[in-house]
Amino acid sequence: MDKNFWFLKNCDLFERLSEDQIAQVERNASVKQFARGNMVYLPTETSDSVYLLLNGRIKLYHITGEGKQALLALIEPGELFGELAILGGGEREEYAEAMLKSTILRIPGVVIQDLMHQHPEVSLGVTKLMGLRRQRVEQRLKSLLFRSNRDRLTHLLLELAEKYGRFTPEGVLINIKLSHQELASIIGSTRETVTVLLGELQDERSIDIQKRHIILRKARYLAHSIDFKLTPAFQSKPDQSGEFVLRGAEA
Amino acid sequence: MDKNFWFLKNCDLFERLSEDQIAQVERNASVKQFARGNMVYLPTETSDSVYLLLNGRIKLYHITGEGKQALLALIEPGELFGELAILGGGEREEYAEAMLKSTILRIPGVVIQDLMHQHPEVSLGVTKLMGLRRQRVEQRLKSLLFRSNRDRLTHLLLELAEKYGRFTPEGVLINIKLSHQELASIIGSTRETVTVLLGELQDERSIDIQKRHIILRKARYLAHSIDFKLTPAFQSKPDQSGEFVLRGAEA
DNA sequence: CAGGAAGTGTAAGCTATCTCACAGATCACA
DNA sequence: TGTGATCTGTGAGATAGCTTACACTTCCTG
Repeated sequence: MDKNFWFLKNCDLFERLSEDQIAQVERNASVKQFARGNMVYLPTETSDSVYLLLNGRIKLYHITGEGKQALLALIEPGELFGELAILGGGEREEYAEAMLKSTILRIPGVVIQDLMHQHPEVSLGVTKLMGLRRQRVEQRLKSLLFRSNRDRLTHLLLELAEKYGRFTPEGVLINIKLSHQELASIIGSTRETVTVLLGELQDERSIDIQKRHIILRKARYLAHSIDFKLTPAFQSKPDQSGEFVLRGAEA
Repeated sequence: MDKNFWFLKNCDLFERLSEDQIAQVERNASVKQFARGNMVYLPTETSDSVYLLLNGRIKLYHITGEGKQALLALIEPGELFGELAILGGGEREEYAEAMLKSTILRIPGVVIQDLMHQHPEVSLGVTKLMGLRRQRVEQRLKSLLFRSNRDRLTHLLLELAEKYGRFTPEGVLINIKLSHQELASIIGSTRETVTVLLGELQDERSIDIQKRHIILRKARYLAHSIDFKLTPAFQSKPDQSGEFVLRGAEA
């Protein structure tokens, strides 16, 4: 039981809980393993529990009428997903699939609800979580409306850089491998178009691709070109301390 | 002071508060008037208070790099907006403009935060609000990715029908006037394209336009054509009780 | 109730992007 | 370490939707 203990303490939402409360969560939660490619949940399933990703990587996506995959979010260790279950009652609205071998903590929604009643901090935490995610989705919406595929792709690369970026001498390395198909499914475009656009960006020396890893050579220039507000961390010179990690990430 | 009293009781979020708590909100809130076309807030303003629309109509929008307006939401009386201020600290991320002469209650974010601490119900309510809005935005995101302008427009008309629709003998009347330009700015298209598409839908007898009001003649058919889940209310025969209002709405 | 402002209808190019098709590169697992 | 599966690169042709341009209609306000 104590095995997950530190994971709960590690997650923003739970870190302030008392021992008792953590125990309460643990008692009701269960750990599960998923192999690469396995589904954690499907739409139409009733949504009664929340998941905390312990390790691995999960993708949330939607399938359109014509069978195309629309990627909604990538979940990294320590992140919560399926959290709409806290609101109770609905059905899941998307597919959750393990992109890597993943370990997941499943927490019944009611446990969180109880906690929220007992502990206002948790309530605030959940509200904040919902708010931030909403903000992110809204951001993405704006980045899609009226923008060319090129601009959407640029926007996406910058977002990825904020989540997965590491500074290197040549620029910001995006430390996650995504296929052109996956990139396309995030910006609502096609694989071929993404291939071409990445080629263009590379020709223009804005990015560099090595062993399927993308490096942004001119992050600030790209950000400027689409009016993207870079996080303060990016404002520093890109090549100062050799390799500075923006957020935890692994290939 | 008692003038707004019933408005607070009317709003989902506040209806369960005690007299004391309502008084606490009232003491700190202030009422403001805005003429049609006036701005309630702008991006870059610091976001320290939440607004409750008492009457009128507000639109929230974003301006893209090329100066196009991207409409994010329409706010109706009784709805809260600018609620990200509850999370504290950020800047507003969009424009809020009165579409009609509007009366607004301005509530400092800290007041809500205090309430959330005192009253778990409020916390849950706020969380639910955030969650629902997030769900709506996500819904919209899906409706944009990979879909033709025609399908996006159809999707939009159905959404509007759910919010502003009234059943009439001829079909579901969308009881709000929006210009083609405004419709376009919601689905990320152009005025001309919307004009043409509405014409097509009309030729196909799927919709009917009278005095700039849109009537969906085949709501279920349209919904089916784009795989849209209609709310249960729509499942009933459209022409039963003459005129049944789905939600409160005014032209 | 007049006159300007705002909204609508229509059409001719133009261009970004999608589709389809195929070849070569690279990966992942046996 | 081979080999089927997945990913990448590239091009030709089709097309949805944007741009531009203009005439007509309806609304709003003084």
